[in-house]
Amino acid sequence: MRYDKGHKDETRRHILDVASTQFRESGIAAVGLAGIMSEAGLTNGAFYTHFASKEELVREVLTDALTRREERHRANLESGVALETTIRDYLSTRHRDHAGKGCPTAALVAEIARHPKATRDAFTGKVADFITLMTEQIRHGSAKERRRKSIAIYSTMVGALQLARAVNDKTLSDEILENAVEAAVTIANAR
Amino acid sequence: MRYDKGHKDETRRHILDVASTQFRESGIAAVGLAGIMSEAGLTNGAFYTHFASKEELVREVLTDALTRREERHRANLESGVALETTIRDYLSTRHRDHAGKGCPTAALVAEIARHPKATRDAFTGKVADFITLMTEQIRHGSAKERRRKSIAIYSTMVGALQLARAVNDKTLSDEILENAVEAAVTIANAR
DNA sequence: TGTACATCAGTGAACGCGCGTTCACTGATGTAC
DNA sequence: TGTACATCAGTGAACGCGCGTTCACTGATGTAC
Repeated sequence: MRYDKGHKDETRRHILDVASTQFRESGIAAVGLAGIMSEAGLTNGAFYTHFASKEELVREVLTDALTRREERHRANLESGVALETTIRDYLSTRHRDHAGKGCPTAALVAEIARHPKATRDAFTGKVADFITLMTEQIRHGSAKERRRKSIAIYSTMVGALQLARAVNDKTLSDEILENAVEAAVTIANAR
Repeated sequence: MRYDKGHKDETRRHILDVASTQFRESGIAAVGLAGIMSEAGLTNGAFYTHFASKEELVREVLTDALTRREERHRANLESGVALETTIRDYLSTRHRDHAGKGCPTAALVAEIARHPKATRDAFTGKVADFITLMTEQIRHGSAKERRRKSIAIYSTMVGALQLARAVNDKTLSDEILENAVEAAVTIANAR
């Protein structure tokens, strides 16, 4: 068969989405291309008409997923959503229990640290953007102080979400989320 | 040859140490048993005279590495080392640049979240211990407030160390560490 | 209008490779008689 | 004292398997003449 105009772009987009979810759920190393392609409804070989290698897919998935989160965050900022709301959404049981659709940083940061330069470069740019964006959402303090708060809040969110996911005890997991929310919100609102 | 009494225990200990370093450096999924055994100076097959499976090794490595860190932490507490010193050591460039000998939580937390129950159980117990230990090092506030601070500091340390490792820009990486230190120390000392 | 060829997203079998795991074997020493 | 057997940490080749990647091929449509 011959395909519609734009069909290839749609397929590529679909592979990206499937891979993005699987990577965040299971980790990059644990996910195989065959599993991604079969869930995308395609066969093995078609992968290489869209991507040059698994590593290129990883880079594109990261850039894409982080860009989407950044855009959402920017939209929140522009429509006046408080940083407190962002923190509460991030450190929610819902986010903890749905890693596949959640923050790529929390799911993959340790693995990214071990990937090639090009992949880490893409990630680094997005982290810098996030910190800058969050700095703009902080109301009190000098520019330097606001940036410090932004970094502290971001670190707390990423660390707490991962701990809450790894811990095998619902009470402790919930407690980690709740206490991290309070600490992060306190930093966000401190004068 | 016949081996000395205690020889087998030493060998087992050696395999654990090699695996522990490799896991923290490269991640659990990315490390193979053949690589561990050859670096330990043994051949493939000897692995199964010491461990029943890779997963059992993972569990033992985690328990062992976390217990060692816990003991060090407890010794610091008993000899009156301030929490501030622990925070500064944890969020140091030295710790960032030597993951193989560093905190297993920061290196492996996301991967642990995807491992079987027995492995997660072992991890959960240690996290609970850590939080309790750190709570004892905090001077001001009610028991509840001190526990909240402990969780916030722990989350910040784990998140910031991982971000500092993943980011591919020395300036940003150093900045993350420095700002996270200041935020964590502020929480530790807050009244 | 009909025919020959080009295009190209996708197929599916095969490649070499390293994985975790198994197992028959080794060989130095200890023990029994 | 000498001999036969037991012990056991470790060897090293082999197992099946799934990995990332390659490639000859398909088949529906577009284009050229």
